[in-house]
Amino acid sequence: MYALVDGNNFYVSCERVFQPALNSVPVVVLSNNDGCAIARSNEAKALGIAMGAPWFQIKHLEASAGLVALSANFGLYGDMSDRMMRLAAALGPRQEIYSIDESFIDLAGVRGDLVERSHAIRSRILQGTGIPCGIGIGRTKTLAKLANHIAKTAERKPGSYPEQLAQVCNLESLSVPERDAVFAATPVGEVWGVGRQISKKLLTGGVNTVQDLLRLDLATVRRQFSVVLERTVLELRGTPCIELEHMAQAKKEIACTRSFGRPITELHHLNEAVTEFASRAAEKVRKQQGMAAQVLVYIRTSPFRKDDRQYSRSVTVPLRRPSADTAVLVQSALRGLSSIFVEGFRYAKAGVMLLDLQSDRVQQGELDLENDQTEDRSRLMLAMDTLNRRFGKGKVHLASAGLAGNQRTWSMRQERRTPGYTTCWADIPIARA
DNA sequence: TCTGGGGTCCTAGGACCC
DNA sequence: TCTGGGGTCCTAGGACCC
Repeated sequence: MYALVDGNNFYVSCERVFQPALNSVPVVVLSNNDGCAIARSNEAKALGIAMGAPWFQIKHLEASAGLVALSANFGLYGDMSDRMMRLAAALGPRQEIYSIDESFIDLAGVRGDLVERSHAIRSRILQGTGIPCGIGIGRTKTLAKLANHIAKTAERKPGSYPEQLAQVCNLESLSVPERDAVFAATPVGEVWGVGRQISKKLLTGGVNTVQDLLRLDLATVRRQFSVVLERTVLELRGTPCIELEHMAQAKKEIACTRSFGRPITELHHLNEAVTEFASRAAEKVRKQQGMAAQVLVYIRTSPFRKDDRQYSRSVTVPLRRPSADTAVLVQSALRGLSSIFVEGFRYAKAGVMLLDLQSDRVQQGELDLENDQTEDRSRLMLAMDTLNRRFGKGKVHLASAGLAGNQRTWSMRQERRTPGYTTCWADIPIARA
């Protein structure tokens, strides 16, 4: 048995903790560059704002419907997430942190009434962090996800499901007819693993609800779709195919990509951006004690600007040997960039990815033919990471990264950023009696 | 004027091998 | 007219997730 604990409208809820005036007001949190809505309060959803809606298309709701939009404050959300996860972990013996606002809990061996216990944990999270969450319980991770969806929908849209399923939904505690009714009332697209494309194909074949999907023949599913969907169907029937990942796995690739605040035409600006992205990625790979054997760099124009001539290229640069050294990774990325850069385009986005990652503890032995300084270099990187952690991101960087943040022409827009309430001493709220 | 960022897994097809 | 069979490895692209 698994539970899925998931924060409601997570980013919006984080902001509301520190700005209670936002409660019961339609609120969205915008992606980097203030580009599109990546979190919506229930009131914002009720206004018909879709996930990922471009800000410039919904901006008019500010004046007409009192919509409040905030720039994403990921530092705050990460910290709130840690607090929520620690409280959620008390629900069972093992926890898998699946995303910033979701964790699976293995309920094996947990005694007593699971629904009651879940409500208690839910209250503790609400009290301790201010974040409301939903809890779904099922025999497999897919069923727990589905139960979570039902718990949240039952709360948000009264009448959609039986009232007692709101906030906490345990599918195992339902009778067979009750469960069938719930499955028949749930669109197939809500299932974990069924996205837009598969959903479309299923609907064409007359498979509309979870109940329909569950009854499909396994071999047919495999033939017409894939083993992935076959597993999903099995999971819906109660056969576990996806295990809980208790230990966080090392990443297999690490990316740092950004859209620019305005189009870039000049190579030296791209050089700055790519230096910055490769440096960030290098930090991340060192943090997981890894090294990369290949560096991928890409640049592209904006596909949304139909009138612009389009260009999109990427190149993978193999390293002579795996490295986590900022200078090595930046140099490779810049070399790649110069090989794909073409003059005359309005570039909207660039990115660096580190591929073929491996542990830095397994080093390929090698004859020291070129005055090996690996030891010194990794001490230098350690010093750089320590300084940047202590004094702020990017305080120590390579010269090719260019000017300090706010002087760059390509920096992303973030016009509605809230303070670092829990992560920055200067921003800590003051309580008054 | 303005459309995010960071991941994973699977599959198909090509290169290459015997 | 007819042109093997079976395997591995790699890559690109597509689908999904949040």
